Formats: sequence, structure tokens, C-alpha cells
Amino acid sequence: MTENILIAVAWPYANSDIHVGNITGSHLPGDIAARYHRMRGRNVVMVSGSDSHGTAITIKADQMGKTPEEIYKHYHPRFIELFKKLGISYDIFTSTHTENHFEVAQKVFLTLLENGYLKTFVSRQWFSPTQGRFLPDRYVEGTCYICGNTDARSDQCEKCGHELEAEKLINPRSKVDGSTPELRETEHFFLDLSTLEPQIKDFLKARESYWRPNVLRQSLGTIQSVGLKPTSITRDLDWGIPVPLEDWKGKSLYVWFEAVMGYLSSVIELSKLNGREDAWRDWWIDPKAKAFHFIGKDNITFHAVTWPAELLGMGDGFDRRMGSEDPQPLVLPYNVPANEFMNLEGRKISGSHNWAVWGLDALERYDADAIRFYLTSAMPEQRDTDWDWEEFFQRNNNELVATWGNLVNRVLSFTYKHFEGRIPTPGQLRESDEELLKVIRAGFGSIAEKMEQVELKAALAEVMSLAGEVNKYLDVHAPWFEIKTDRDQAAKSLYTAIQAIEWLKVMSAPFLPNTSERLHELLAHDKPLFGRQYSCSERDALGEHEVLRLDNSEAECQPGQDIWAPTVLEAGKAFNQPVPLIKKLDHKIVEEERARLGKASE
RNA sequence: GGCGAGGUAGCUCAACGGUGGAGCAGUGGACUCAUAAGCCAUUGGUUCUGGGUUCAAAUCCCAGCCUCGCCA
Repeated sequence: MTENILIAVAWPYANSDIHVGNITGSHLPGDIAARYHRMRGRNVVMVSGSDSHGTAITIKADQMGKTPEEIYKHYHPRFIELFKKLGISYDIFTSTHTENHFEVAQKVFLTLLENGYLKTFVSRQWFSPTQGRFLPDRYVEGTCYICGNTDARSDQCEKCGHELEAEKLINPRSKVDGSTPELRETEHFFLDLSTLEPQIKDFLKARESYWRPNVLRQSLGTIQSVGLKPTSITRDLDWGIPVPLEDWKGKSLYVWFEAVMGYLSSVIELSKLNGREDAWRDWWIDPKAKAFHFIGKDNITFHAVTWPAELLGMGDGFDRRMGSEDPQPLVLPYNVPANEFMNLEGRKISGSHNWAVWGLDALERYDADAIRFYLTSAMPEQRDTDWDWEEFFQRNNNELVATWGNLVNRVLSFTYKHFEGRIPTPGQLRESDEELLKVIRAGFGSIAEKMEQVELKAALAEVMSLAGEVNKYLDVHAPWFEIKTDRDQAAKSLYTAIQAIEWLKVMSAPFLPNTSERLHELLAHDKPLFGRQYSCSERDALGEHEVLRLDNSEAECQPGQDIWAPTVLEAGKAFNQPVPLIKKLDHKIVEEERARLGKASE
């Protein structure tokens, strides 16, 4: 039975471009995991989409003099372009602003309501009489009741750093038109986390042995120390998913409450696109399916507590609403390997100050795999890390090119020259040949263990270390001497080295898919390892949205076929004339890139 | 303010109670198939600070400092 794996990546917020911190935090680790599981022959679906709603987008829209929809439609295709160029292989990358997502989100809401986990509370919020609507906290400014700063935002004072209780703000004024807002009562829905707490606790306890400490302590730790409180899930906002009830006009589902449902809605959308409406149940109903959630540390509570609470609270009600005759509960997250943050040259990444390395911009000058290699090496798996251009340069030239790229090039070009472009026929291998192959072969097992545990840096380090073993082996045998005295000995050495390279191509493929694919072609394999990314436009009642997809039909990776294995190299087979797989960089890029930082753009 | 994570060689990280390790950078050496890459050898550390427990602490406990996240 093929294992079902859901790779769910945090939905990027569609009010800014994606930078290296976002990439290494969630998209890249998700992609590496997805590719690995696909190679194991598992039934993988990797999903994400643009988080299109909420106040941050309406604010951006106001600043730019555009509509929220225009803002989302500007960034969404740029996300897709980036994922294509970087090889982030989503099975579907869609948006929360789709008819399908609206339907799913409203079903989730109604199911939770039906099951008694939603409550309403009345609170007081600032209302603009001139505009006839409630103002989000960030739209109201006034005097800080702690430090007296006259330009404090109602939810936070920049000057003294305190977060504020919005209704205590002195001399409030609307950021939109400067008018004076007034406090009015407003009613909102809350998700009753306190009632669900025992179930959430059981869910977390069952995963205690293998979750990362930061994720576990922030979720289970909070429950054990202070407990959970009801959390509000609706807002007085037009731009979003309407609360699906009479008399709740002008109120939307809170963006965080609804965006996480994208993990469910996107799989449903993909199932519809593929014409197999029930396929989503492979990942969401099959109790053996595993869901991995790749997120940044700012998102831990939402994914380790709130989203599981939504799933638990629905019971089998969602499946029933989807028309199932035998309704079942939904699958809970298997792991939430949250990453910490990546800084840039010693400072926090800041988009507004252009202190950022933007994905699309960097891809104009560097190969996808060069970026992927460095971002994996410096992935913030257990602590904050730093993108440093000098280190990017060093790691590319001294590790990726020197250890791996050069290994492939020296072996293949020497063989091509001396063995007429064919894999040498080795005859009986020597003991030392078998020894090297044994060491490399063992990597399939030990690297797999790290991949299953989502220890991606350690996994990549082991691949590189194995490449180093091949370099040492070559130095001992020196086929460039053997060829002069005993051609058969050189044939054995080169065959062994190419066999090792063939295996390392497989082990490095989740990290360096483009490099592996090109090496795969060099070695004259018929089919590509991975599928082809493409995008298409879909139309529904809300308009059109672009969708990034993946066509696996021609790929070697197929459900049920485990290609993460030491296949035996065919002696005598012709291969293509080698070319260097990875480019060396010139040191001048370090100064050039540093000079770009912090400069105004656009 | 509350909760949490992290603070180990210049950089990235590993050791998580038993003589502080790896890769890269630095330095020295022999080689040449290769993108002047590869190989061998080697320099480098009051493990944030101060206490404590222990025969033994980077590791456990207490206090403090710094960075980051979440919540109020």
C-alpha cells in the first residue's frame, strides 16, 4: 500500500515579494521533503497558496491607491514565477481568494458551529462614523497611555515598544481620513480552545518523542503552564471570507483562522482539477496519511494548536458535509518542523528597508541550485542563522563546486576522453572498489533516516561527506596513472567512481534537483527524475486565478516506485559529453551584492 | 510583563554527565585527471557570565546578561 504524504507549506502573505528568509524557512525545506518522499515512491501532494485576505493587504492597498484584489493579483503570479525558477515543486499552489476555498472555509466554520465549539462575545472597538465601519487596530492612531507618544498605533506604541489595549488609546484618530472614531460594541465568534484543550493535549503528547523542542515547548508547554483560552476568529472587515450566517454582514473570517484551511481546500481543488473529486480523502481521511507542515517560528501556535483544534473540533462533520456516506474525522498533523529565522548580514531582514535578498532578483544572477545549496547549508533548523554573501560565495566555490561539481566533472571528462564516451567495463572489482561502494551505498539508509526526521542540513552534509570519500578514493587509485600502465585497472577505478556518482546523484537530488537532472541526462537516462512545473489559469465565481501545478507523467518518480536505491550502473553504456554542472563565482559578487543592500528599489 | 527557543573555534554546526569534535576559512606539504579543483598534515576554544550539585558539567540545578519568536 502506497503511503500518502501531505507536504503543507505556510501560505505566503500576498502583500510583498518572497525573500531568502521565507524560502529557507518553509518553501525550500518543504520542497526537499516532497522530492525525497516522491523518490521513495510515496503518494505525495505538496500544497500552498497565496494568503490573500486580511488587514495587512487592505493597508497596502490603501498605501498604493489600489484595491486589495489588485495587490494580491500583483504578487501571486510573482510567487509562481519564483517557485518555477527555484524548483519549488508544488503539486498545487493556489490562493485563498477562490470559490473553492470560500466554500471549504465556510463549511469548516459551520461544522465547528454545529459541533458547539464556536461562541460569541461582545467587545468594544473603534468605529468610524464618517466611513460607517469599524476600523482595524492598525488604522487607528493616537496618544499612548503609557509613554505619551502622540503617534502611537492603537495596538502598539513604536516609541515605548508596548503593545496597547486599543480602547484605552487617548485622542484617537482614523489613519484613513483623520476623523475621530468612537467606541462601539461589536460581536465576534471565538473558537473555544479551552473545551478542546484535553484533545489538543493528547494530540501533542502522542508526538512528543519526535517533534522539535521549540515547537513542542511552545504548544504543549503553553497548555501545561497557562492553558488555552478562546480565540477570536472573525473581524469587522469586508476583504475576506464572509461569515456564512444571516445578520453577520460586513464580518469576515479572521485571516489566520481561514488561511490554514488552505491545506485542506487546496487538496480538494487539486482533486477537482484532476477530475477525481474524492482524491483529497487519500491525504485527509486515510488515518495512516502523514501531514508535514513547513512553517516559520512565528507560526507555531497556529499550526501546533489552533489548526489541530479546528480539525479536532470538526470531528467527522466536515466529511459529512462533503457528502461522504461513511464520514470520518480528518487527519491531524504528523509533524510541524518549524524553522527559526534567517537574518541578513547580521541584521533582521526588512522588506520595507530593502534589507533583503529577494528570491526573483537573486535568480537573475545565480543558479537555483547555488541558492538552494547555501540556503540548505544555512537553514535555521535549530536557531536563527545569517545570510552572508561572503559565505554564499565560499560555500558555492569551496564546497558545492569543489567537492561535488568538480568530482563529477573530473571523473566524467577523464572517462569520456579515455573510454570513447562509454562507461568502462570493469570486470571483477577490487576489494577497495567494493569498500568505497559499500560506504556510499550505506548513505541511502542513513540519509533517509535524517530525511524522515526532517534533519535536512545533516542530510546534505552527509551527501557532501560521501562525495569527499570518492575524491579520496580517486587520489589513492589515481586512474590518470593507471591509464598509462594498466588500462583495466583504470577501468575499474572509473567505473567505481561513476557508480558512486550515480548514487550520489540520487541522494543529492532533493537538494539540488536541477543539477541532478542535468547529471541524469549526461548519464543518458531516458526519463527525467522529476516532473515538470507549469501554471494555468482557472476561472470561478470570484474571477480568475493562476495555479501552479506539476506534471509527473514522464518522471521516474512515480507512486509505488522507490528510486531511492543503489541501482547498478550499466557497463559499456554511452554517455554524453560532460560539461561542468555548477558555476564558480567571482569574488567580486560579494562587494556588489553588499552594495545593493539597503538601497531603495522599485 | 508572561511563555518559549537559542547563545560551543573567524563562519556554519555536532557532542546533551565521562579526556571539547567536523566542514569551510587560515597555515605547511606532496600530486596533476579536474571548474588553480582534489589529497595529506596542521594552527585555532575561560563551551555567554556568576554560583551550586557531582569523583566528573558544554551537558543537571539556581541567578543574571544577550538575540529571536509568541501572547498580554
